[in-house]
Amino acid sequence: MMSSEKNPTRTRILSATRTLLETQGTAAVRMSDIAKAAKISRQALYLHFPNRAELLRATVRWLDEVYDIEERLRPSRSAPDGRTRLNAWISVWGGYIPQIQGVARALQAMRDTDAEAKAAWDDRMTAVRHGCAAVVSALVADGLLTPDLAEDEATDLLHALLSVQTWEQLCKDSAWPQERYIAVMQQTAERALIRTV
Amino acid sequence: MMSSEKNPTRTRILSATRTLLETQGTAAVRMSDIAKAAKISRQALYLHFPNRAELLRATVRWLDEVYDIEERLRPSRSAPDGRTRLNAWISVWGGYIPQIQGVARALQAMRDTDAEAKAAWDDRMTAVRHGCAAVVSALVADGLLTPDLAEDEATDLLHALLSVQTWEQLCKDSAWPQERYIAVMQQTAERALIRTV
DNA sequence: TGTCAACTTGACATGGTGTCAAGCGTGAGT
DNA sequence: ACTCACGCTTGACACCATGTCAAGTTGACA
Repeated sequence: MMSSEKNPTRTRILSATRTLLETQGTAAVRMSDIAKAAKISRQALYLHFPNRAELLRATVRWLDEVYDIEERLRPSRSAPDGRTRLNAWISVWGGYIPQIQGVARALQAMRDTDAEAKAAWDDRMTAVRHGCAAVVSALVADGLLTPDLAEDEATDLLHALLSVQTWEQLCKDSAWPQERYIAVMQQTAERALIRTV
Repeated sequence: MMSSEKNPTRTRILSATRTLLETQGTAAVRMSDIAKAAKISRQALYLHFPNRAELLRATVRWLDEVYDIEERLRPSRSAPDGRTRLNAWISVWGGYIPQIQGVARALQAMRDTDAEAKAAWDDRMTAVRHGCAAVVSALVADGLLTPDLAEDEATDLLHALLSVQTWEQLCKDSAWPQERYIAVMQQTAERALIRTV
């Protein structure tokens, strides 16, 4: 928000990037396309961002700001018990995925070619993994974690379940409605992680 | 096998492609790299395959032949009941993923840029989805499918659970041993799909 | 009037894919 | 022994996206 006022062109670039990635299919979005959409010359892009990877990286960070992800996470963090926290976390993060999906996919597509893109992606993913770890740790505190999984394993599994890939496969390829995705994921995660009494 | 005798250079190319994709990181594998590894000129590659996408596509098909995926699927198909079949399917397909992972990833990385690569990838994936559908249908026949999921949804979910992505995330990024992956996936799938009595 | 920042135009290096043309060696058929 | 076709090689080139460089333009502010 702050930055939107301060630097209109930069914001226009970020917004254009996001929109293009959302609508087009990722790698089809060239620097020149972004420039055109932001109504500046291709070269001017490089006055704001040193390269494509950094632009994508900045776009994700900007989305975090715009959607105030920290604020949205509050209900999850203040949940009274492990099970509620798990469901809240899935609901929040799962609801956020559609917003970042386009950029996430672009970043992911570049991770093989571009070391910086890989770093940016790994950054984001460890943040999500921390969220998963916190949830699992809450389950452990309540004695709810299934004895079949170590705490680390449970975190990995939840993280994998909630990956952008999985969301894409279900909600884009298989056309699941967003609410159904959330509901099924909550159920699946509960069954996978929570001990049967 | 047949083809290996018949056309040694072609096989050398396919094998080199596979090895490179397995060891290097996908897009780092250029046509010239493959040519060098196969000990022919870059141009000679184009005498065998019209383009990179088709080469990758052929490599997957070739791996199916070499590892005789059909034969391996037999135990799954002849399983006596739905639950056994589910576990056998996860065990077979899950065990096959490491063999094709390198090529799968390369194909996936190209799906945005290259329509043919996308087609090749979708091809493979619908094949897997058929496998998942057959398993789910066996569960339905035995009355074992959870009432919380429609048959289609259960298929989608199983397919997502068994995606190459998920395997990569758990076995590569998180360094799970292959056996652990299989065991946890079997358990997770059972809990997600099979009704609780 | 001067100057600074943001942006523009145009040219260019780099590196990968895919194409084209010409040549070369070897084995099979005659 | 001749040649003909096949599989491969060498070398040049077009194309296209990224990223760089240099020289202008414009407008606001002092």
